Amino acid sequence: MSDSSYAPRPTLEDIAARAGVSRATASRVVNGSEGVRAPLAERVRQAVDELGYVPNQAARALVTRRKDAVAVVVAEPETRFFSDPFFAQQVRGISRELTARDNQLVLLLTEGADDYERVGRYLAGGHVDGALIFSLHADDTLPALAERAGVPTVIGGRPDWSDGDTLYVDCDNRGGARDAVHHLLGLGRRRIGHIAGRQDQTASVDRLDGFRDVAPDADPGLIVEGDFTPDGGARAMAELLDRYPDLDGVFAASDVMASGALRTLRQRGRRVPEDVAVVGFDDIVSVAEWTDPPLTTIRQDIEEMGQMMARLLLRRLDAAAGGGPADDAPLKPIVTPTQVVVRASA
Amino acid sequence: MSDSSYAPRPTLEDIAARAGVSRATASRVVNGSEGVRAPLAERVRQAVDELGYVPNQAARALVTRRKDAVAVVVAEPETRFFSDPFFAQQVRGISRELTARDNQLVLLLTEGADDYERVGRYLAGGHVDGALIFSLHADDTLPALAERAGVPTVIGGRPDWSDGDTLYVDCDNRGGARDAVHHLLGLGRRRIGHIAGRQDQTASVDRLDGFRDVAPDADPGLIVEGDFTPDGGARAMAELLDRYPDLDGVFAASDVMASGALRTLRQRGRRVPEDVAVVGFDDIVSVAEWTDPPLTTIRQDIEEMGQMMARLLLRRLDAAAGGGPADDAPLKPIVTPTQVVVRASA
DNA sequence: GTGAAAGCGCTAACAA
DNA sequence: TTGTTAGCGCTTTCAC
Repeated sequence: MSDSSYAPRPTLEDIAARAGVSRATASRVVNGSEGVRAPLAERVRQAVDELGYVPNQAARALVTRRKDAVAVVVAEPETRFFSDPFFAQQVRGISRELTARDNQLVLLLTEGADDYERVGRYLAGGHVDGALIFSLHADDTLPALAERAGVPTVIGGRPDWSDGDTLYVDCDNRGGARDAVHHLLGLGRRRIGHIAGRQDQTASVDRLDGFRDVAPDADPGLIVEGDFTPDGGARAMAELLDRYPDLDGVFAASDVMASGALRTLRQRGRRVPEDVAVVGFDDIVSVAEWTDPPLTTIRQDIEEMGQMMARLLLRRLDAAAGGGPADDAPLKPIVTPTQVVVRASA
Repeated sequence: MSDSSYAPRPTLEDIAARAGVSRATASRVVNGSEGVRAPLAERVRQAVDELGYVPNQAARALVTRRKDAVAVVVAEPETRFFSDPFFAQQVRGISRELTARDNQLVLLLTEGADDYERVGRYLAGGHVDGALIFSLHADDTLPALAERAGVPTVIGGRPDWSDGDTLYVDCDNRGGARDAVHHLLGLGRRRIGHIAGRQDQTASVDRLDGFRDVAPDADPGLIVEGDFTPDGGARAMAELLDRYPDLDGVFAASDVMASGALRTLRQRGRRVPEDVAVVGFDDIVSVAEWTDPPLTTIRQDIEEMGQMMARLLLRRLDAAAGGGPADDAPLKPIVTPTQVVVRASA
């Protein structure tokens, strides 16, 4: 890599000189403002091309206060995040949307509360216009921190507090869970267990609620808490089987846990779906299509949810900046629908 | 989220005023320069605390030309990236190192060559001090693009061209592959096949070379190309089995492909490892520990490799900035060792 | 050791 | 329509 880095980048001043106009005019052309006579504009554009001019973002940000950058903050006290493709998909959706609107994605990974101070400092430092926060656990202080830093925020997943102003995007966990159980019921299953997620995440709570909506008088013993890992799912399944030998259906709160459950079932010699039908949640394709048998599950469009988070935040920013492109839709949380995907396990 | 965003952030001027010093002195304290008398420094620090001052990065960058930010560019024409936890782990390593050195991680995802122009513009825009590039395929123009933008770069994985100046970090693919085959040989296996990766990636090429190093006169038919997906692995395995019914060992160029191979083996009623021993590559824990049986594989420390990429880049930047902290180690590509991890499949 | 002053490259009033 | 002129908030000589 040769040190072409030493060729000093041209400034607006340079291109103005070359085009024989003032810096202001050059700036107008570069920023696409109306009202520059065509021939002049053309000369400026040519100069830009010839010199390979690219605006210095720092200088621009200094005056406009717009950074055209959004932070994605991920609380990741556990390593779940890295075993679950969930996040990657969501980020991709976010990246898509941000890119389309010419915004940058700054990734802030935290490994624990120790890092929060750093994140707070960063957000307060005015590097970004807004933040997208994934706060996996109920007691998380990240959102509060962003608020304190005065950075507009959208949360991934329903937060556990209710506050009219908080913007978030989540899927219809409760409705999806209901569909899962209905599906099992429709298959004629009568003894249905639920492998729940840790109840410190609203998604887990909502899915459990959905289960209870449909099976209000299920034994409490039919509900076992997993931990969103395959192991957890496997253990929970074993417990369920020990307690209810006649179990004929299971709704697991995640595909990953369902994959663990499938494994236990196989080890115990239960056929799926003949003996026990299994429904997961998420539709993580790399998991659900690859279990044996492939998993029937509740699909949430993860990538789209990421996209929506970004879009919502950007709209919020536009609104704050006053106006922006036709403020039609209201600024409020988004809950996306889920969908039953039938494969072989139920 | 209340609009505390309207509270204007304090500037250096503000804290200088409050501390009763000049802006220059305040700046010195904030940046930890020597040579400010203790009592003054103390007053400044107090003002910083009281006002919650955080330096405006844009303003600072404008004069120092340091952005303290590094771009991570991922070429992702296929969606492999999202089914493979590989990347996430690498990013984590990068993030760790960057964070420790107070640098920011800007994520640039590309979905195809169309996006390259945007990335080029971004890099040239001087938003970042350097770039970490993951260029999965041989014909990728991303590295060239970064070079043109004059942005110091470190590549993830050995690039396919040789050029003394190019910095990269990779694991010892060839050596690891050799170890894999030796392990199989040590188990008494004599008919060993190789499920290779697409040969447009140097990692695949190197692993195949390693295989050939140890089994120089293996039938060409013993080498089948997969595509780094479970399906590809499954198909390749089927092909191998059809051609060589007496096959007793397989080295797959990735854990993900190995998992597919395992599936085929199970379907065909071959016991693993009794009938056919299988060795993977990568040691993606969420895959290797969860196959049935758990996978013996070649481990590369993915997270550490990410960390090394970041460290190498940062050192390169320091060097360019002249001096920096004790330039001991030379600036050259890094190849990390691999390690055999024995589980149950071989 | 500390302060005054000169910009970094850009945008946005305001004049012309 | 175009140019002139102030800064945005910070670092950094250069005097004192």
